[in-house]
Amino acid sequence: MVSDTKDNKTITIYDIAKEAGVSASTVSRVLTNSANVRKEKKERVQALIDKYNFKPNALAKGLSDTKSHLIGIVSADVRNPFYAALYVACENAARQRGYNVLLCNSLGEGTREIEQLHMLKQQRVDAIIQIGGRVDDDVTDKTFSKEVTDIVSTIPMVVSGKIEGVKCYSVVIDAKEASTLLTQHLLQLGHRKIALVGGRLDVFSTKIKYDTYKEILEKNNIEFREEYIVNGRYDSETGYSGVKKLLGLKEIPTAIIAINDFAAAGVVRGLTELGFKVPEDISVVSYDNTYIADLLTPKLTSIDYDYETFGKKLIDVAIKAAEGEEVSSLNPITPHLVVRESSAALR
Amino acid sequence: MVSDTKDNKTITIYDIAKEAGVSASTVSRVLTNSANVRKEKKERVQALIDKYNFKPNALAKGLSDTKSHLIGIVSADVRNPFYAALYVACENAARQRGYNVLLCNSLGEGTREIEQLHMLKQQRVDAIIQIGGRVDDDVTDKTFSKEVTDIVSTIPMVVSGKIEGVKCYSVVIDAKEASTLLTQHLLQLGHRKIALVGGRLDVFSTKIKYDTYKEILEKNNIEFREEYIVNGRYDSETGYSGVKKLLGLKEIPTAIIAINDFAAAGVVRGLTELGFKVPEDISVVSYDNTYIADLLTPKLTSIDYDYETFGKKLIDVAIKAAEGEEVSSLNPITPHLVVRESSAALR
DNA sequence: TGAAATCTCGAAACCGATTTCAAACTTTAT
DNA sequence: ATAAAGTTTGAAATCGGTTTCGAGATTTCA
Repeated sequence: MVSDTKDNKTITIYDIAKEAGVSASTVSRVLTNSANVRKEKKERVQALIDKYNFKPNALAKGLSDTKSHLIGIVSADVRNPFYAALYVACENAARQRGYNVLLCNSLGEGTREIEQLHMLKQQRVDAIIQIGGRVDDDVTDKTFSKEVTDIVSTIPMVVSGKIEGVKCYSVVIDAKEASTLLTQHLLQLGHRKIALVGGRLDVFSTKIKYDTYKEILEKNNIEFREEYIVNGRYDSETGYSGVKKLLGLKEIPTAIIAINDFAAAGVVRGLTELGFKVPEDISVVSYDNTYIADLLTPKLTSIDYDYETFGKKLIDVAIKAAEGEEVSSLNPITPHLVVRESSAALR
Repeated sequence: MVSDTKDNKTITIYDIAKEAGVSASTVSRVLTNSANVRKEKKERVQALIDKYNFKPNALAKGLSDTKSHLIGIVSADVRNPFYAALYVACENAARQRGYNVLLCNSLGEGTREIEQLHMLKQQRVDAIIQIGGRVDDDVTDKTFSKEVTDIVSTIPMVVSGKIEGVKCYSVVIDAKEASTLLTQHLLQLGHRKIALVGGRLDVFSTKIKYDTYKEILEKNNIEFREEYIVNGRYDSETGYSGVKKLLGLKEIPTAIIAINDFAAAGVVRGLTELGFKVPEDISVVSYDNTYIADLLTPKLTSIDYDYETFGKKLIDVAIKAAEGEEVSSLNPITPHLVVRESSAALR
């Protein structure tokens, strides 16, 4: 019979101790396997632990050893499948190492993020992982970095990217390689008129993608055209309005690189509406390879990151930092090209 | 200058007390506003709290008042936008009421869910919300309900749906109304050959949707055709293979109700591949109105639930139960029809 | 003005674990 | 047999808050 209660009240280490005829210290020792306990007693205690399916109060444990065994994750928005994938990978990795995860969604708002960081501090999380920073300008960079610096002085923080003016652990995607894969893929298919849709240049990784694209064009003696760059947000609306703008040009592009699958969805929608077929008329590729890439018609050619590895690395750094271990140098996450239906050779 | 540390060590209520020249009890009283404190002292203490941006240790507080101010959420998979939307709504509602949220993804596996429930118990969460139950048969119903009953005897649990053999609070969607909205919508557009794709009849809400559909057909003297029902999972693959089956029939349907937006995406893909246009040739509608509905081309007509209200209700019940308040009778969540591009009048 | 009622506030106990310390008990070596 | 060394164990302190209790200060009212 599985039961963790006796007289309908949560049992403690003292209840176990009493029933086993030993002291609480001994029960604790059995629980944590931290010191020798005579075999006979050990078995007696263990039997009771099993009998009641006893699990020590995490609050008391945390208070005692000043560790919560909780890792805080501040994500921009788990409703975004990119963050969701990364979050789940982190959760899995954390759980495997005996940690739990406290998730907060900042929705890109700086004030909200600061609030949540304070909350995580109050919860005494052992480390914080930030995936996807703020995009709102509701707080100045200076205020923000000051607040975050303050938090970081107490709790180790690892970021998937960078925070301006704050030094903390950072695990990044190799954006240069990602951009190279996509651009080269299109070049190999014969495309020369390649447009970029979505993303802000003040976002670190976006800037790298943009620079790399430009660099590769130059290397291949292809003219860079300012009008093929349509910056914006990271949503489908940006893709939609962006592609409409591109199709108004004298020389319309034959391929489009969207900043993520959302933007790509908007691009596909815009093209379809105007009677263009993907990929027959125009190829569309994107970053992130979320499940959206697989859901759209045609399925999207996209850049994948192996989210499990990504999450594991974030958690690994976070736990190492939390436990005061040395954190070895951090290699960036390697992107992979997944070719599907949305890209084809130029006709 | 924002700073919560002094001598690089986390400060406590005692540090504040010492510096203010009062006892820890007084600081606590100011902190919780639980008793009178002479104005002069109160201000002195408050000034220090502000100065250091002091936040009381949640572990200590939780241990002391035997409440963690944490609500555990067991979700099937936040990567599914339906659960993600509901989760974010819950998080918002919880935060607004001073609670934090501990998220677990069961991935539909019973063993994993049981494990996570135990973990949540160990964390001493004040209540548990389950959104999206298990679909794997890795644990028998009997074992599962026994384990869950055991947990529920200690921690109040609210479920968005039902758990067989376990009595706990339950907030459900009005599936009958949802099915009615969709079926009537198609009937009004002139459709008489309506197919159902995806979903398992042993899932409570799916069964209701199925029954309601049948009922409405009967009421309208429309022949019910077994071959128009293609059960399966809740993913796009099911939609894809389902629609292929339907298109092999002598009399192909003119409208398809997908069990969710994923299945609908698969249906649209299948139709497009075979040269059918949506909605010109065949209308496609679905349940859940996740952002996928807005992303596909054409945009999907779908059933929305007002996730904010849904989440708020779940949290409201959870907190009431946690605080020992009476939980009033629970009205089901009212669904709404959102008409977009994927449904059109029969030609 | 003095007794009664009300406020204010600190000491101490408590929540439930871990950990240090030293006493008591075993085992080993001479 | 006895000293030395090693093991096992419980009492007590600790983590950082909240809460009860009662003493002392203040206010109210006759």
